[in-house]
Amino acid sequence: MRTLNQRPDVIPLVAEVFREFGYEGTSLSRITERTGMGKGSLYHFFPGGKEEMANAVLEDVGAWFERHVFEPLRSEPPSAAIARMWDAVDSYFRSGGRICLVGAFALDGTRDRFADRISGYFIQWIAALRDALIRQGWGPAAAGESAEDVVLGIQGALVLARATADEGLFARTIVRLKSRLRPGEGR
Amino acid sequence: MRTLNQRPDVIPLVAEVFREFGYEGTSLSRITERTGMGKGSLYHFFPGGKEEMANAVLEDVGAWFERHVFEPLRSEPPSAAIARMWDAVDSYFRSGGRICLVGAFALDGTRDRFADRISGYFIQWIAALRDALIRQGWGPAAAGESAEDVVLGIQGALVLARATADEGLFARTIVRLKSRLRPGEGR
DNA sequence: TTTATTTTGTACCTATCGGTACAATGCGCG
DNA sequence: CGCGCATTGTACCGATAGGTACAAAATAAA
Repeated sequence: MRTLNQRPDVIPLVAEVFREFGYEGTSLSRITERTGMGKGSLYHFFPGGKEEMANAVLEDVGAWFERHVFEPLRSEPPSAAIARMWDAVDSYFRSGGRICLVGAFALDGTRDRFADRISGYFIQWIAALRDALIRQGWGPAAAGESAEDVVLGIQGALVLARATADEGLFARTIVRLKSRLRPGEGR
Repeated sequence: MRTLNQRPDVIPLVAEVFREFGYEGTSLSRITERTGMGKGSLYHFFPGGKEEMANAVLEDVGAWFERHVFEPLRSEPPSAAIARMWDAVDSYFRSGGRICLVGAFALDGTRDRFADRISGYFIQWIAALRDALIRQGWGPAAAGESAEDVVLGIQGALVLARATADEGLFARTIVRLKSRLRPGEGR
């Protein structure tokens, strides 16, 4: 049996702290208490400190979406891939009970620190969805517009769901967004 | 001539700092340098410190929207009021170059501190827009859904615009959202 | 002009921030 | 076992966090 605390095991814990408090609101002490690891271990795995931790977390989130959402959208049959996307989104964001770390980082000064990863996440998502829609028979322009519309709708729903503590808002929004992607809708 | 630094004069300056760095990322020293006021003056106007400053800023934002958006939506002729809303939104958020403080505060731990003000802002906006749509002939259900859809779309557009640094995204989205509110669209 | 009040600058407080140093462990392996 | 490396806890660092104390200055009221 390997050591219990490998770098990959810690990343999700750290991610949850960043998600809850934002980049600036996340202190090293909060991370140690949440992960159960002392500074020694933390800096052993992440020599770059807080910034490297956040980077690792963003990379992890990006990899998860790449595997479960973006890649399927690009290579699987479009309608199956889109259905899969909705499932992934709903479970990942816990029906609106969990926010999007990337979106949250985008809104304050944190954005500048991780600009590439943050913009890459959204650009890839939109491009992949657009691709699936085109393969489904949509015109390129309408596909691009709708892909943007959907990704942005998800982010907006996460903001409002958390702002108003409305349990049903996210699910309601997903239903509405889904209906805008019905095959044959665009052109 | 009264003193130059009245409380109301300082609030917009402080607001810009919070907008840029988020609640946790905003330090007193950053506020003093941005406003040109020392801690003495700052704590004279805001005895409650940082938290009171943020509260005042949120109140100020809420009042602006109440006056320029919510109230007109409730009392003016609906189509004129909605047109006015789009103008206000576009100029307030500087075509996506400026984020929504309330939305940003909603995403991290800051939310809990100002929960009422944050949820109130969005709930009032949605209710006011819904009201205008109903007076425009929409069915209550469709009006509620579309009002939510539009407010959430604006927030999503702000997130994505800042995340991707796409200059045109916000304007593009506004056009799309506008078209969903065309009279006679709902029922 | 004298008085009372509002407004400011400066110095200072403790707590915590992110980060470092390093010695003491644990553990895999020959 | 005993060697070597990965892992960890502890103590510590300077800087800055938010906040307070209070006397000097500006202003308004008399």
